Amino acid sequence: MLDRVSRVRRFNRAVTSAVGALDTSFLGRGRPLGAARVLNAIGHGRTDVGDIRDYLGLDSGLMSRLLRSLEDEGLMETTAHGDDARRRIAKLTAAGKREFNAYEAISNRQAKDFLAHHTQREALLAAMDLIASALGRDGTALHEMDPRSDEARYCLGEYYAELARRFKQGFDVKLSRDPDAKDMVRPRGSFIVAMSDGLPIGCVGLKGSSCEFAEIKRLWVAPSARGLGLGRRLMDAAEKAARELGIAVLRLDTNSALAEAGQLYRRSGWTEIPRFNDDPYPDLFFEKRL
Amino acid sequence: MLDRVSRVRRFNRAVTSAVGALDTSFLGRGRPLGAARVLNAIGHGRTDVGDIRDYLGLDSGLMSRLLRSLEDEGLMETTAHGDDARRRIAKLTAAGKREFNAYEAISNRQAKDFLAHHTQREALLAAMDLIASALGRDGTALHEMDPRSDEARYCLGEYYAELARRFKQGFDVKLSRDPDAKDMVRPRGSFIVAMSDGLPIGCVGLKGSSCEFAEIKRLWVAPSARGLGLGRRLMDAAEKAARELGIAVLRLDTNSALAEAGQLYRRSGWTEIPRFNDDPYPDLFFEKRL
DNA sequence: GCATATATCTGACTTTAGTCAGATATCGTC
DNA sequence: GACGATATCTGACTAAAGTCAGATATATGC
Repeated sequence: MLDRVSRVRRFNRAVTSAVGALDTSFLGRGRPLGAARVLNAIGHGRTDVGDIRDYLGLDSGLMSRLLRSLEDEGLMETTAHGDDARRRIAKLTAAGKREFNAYEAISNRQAKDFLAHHTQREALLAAMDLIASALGRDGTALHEMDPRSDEARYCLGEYYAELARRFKQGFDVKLSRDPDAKDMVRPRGSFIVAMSDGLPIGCVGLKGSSCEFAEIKRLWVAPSARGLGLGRRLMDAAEKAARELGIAVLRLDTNSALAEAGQLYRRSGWTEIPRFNDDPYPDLFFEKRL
Repeated sequence: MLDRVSRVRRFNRAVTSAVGALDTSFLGRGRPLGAARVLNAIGHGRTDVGDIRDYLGLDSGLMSRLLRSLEDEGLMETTAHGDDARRRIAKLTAAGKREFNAYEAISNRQAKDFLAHHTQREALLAAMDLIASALGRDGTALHEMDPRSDEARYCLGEYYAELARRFKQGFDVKLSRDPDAKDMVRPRGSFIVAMSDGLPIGCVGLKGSSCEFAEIKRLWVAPSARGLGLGRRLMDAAEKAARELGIAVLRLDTNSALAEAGQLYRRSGWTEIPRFNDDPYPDLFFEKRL
């Protein structure tokens, strides 16, 4: 009925008016939106004044005045940065924290009300994740993390669940060659998580070993973040880490049921090689010389 | 990893910054956003000044000044309303139409660029439809339409396609008792389409007949609009139309594969009755006395 | 015809956001 | 310690949005 462009524009219209309502709800506490945004940025852990300025895209003059108005209200204080006295650190006072919590409560209530009005909650949330990841693509950052961190374990859990869904015979980690966490931490290897505004949406592991090659393991991209080129970015980051660690040969194993993965490897300079391990799950093996 | 409320808020953040970018793109034509919004509202067919004011949520003084500024630019003219000379009708001049088209081109280009940057297009569009329908629920309007209109035929096509997917034996309209369009037009019956900002997202038919009962047919709600209570609204509208037409007994047939539909009927006062026709597809039959 | 309601317009005003030039203090480096 | 770079602040300004009290013209009901 509607062509694609019209559908995107219908979405834009729906969301524009919703965002307008969201903004005006923040006006209920008798403070202009600019000041409220600064207060919230500080409350969410941004303390460096320059960082807040960049994040909110404010002019330095305007920023300074907004900080002054929050200080006059007794909601925050600034102190000099320990290492560099030119930089200022913003910190909420007790009153500021109360006020920040009030804004948080408004946001949480709105989100809750929105969900409460719909019975199709999981579908709606999945759609929201998908769009948030697509819109936030430029903001997706890759972080080297410990594979035992909460973020990494969340990714691995999702990864195993997906393998279990996609392999005809299911998937049981215990039967697979599960890499030791230490092999995926520097200086032996690395583990990289893609974070999109607080949500982990992808990961990859670089497993160092005592033999002549290292392995790429656990490449996963959240369903809500596919089609954004994130798999390629993760692989590039893993290769970069491998080069930094002086690794010359990379190998990986995968399964032909994961067609996108195979395509990605072939398109980015990997060549198929014969089986090099006895893991029961993979049926495709690749190598890349750096 | 993130709880539901946090996921909704992540979506809100992603979308807020995207909408900001969308707004600033409209500034490129040297006109403040307010004036551009009014120009676009007129271009999209809103001619009544009061209507535009309500739609954009503007103060009457501000609205008046924005109209004046567009008039000074030679982009529009106002005339008195035929029936009520207090009301004013806004109309774009040739120059105004050109300017409106330029804004349309900006919006279309942005939508196209957005799609071009993603390979997962259908998933993304489905997510956008879902969210636009959810956000636009209050704006969803039910319209009585001819079952042969484009909107109705689109809905029926989607409905048949869904039956074909959900019935084990598939679905072929020709084998089913396809109601005559004339039986679903006043004064015999009615056909109602739910429109959400230009997109048909649901329908229901009321089929009058010469026997002692009328039938509810073709109740359909787009997958992107489920969980919003739209099925209930459509059924209520169909019952209202039936009462207006002096119909006392309603019947319908359905299939137990369509569990949501059966639930809806049971919860809204319908009682199961024995088979009353020889259509091969249904296996559940209901009646409701008005 | 007259009072009252309604739709729009005008003028005077405020608030918010944003811009820009320059002041002030501090940092890093030679 | 001088010098240029950097981070923040201050003052002076503008543009845009929004508010509010009337003015004007027209409609509606008695």
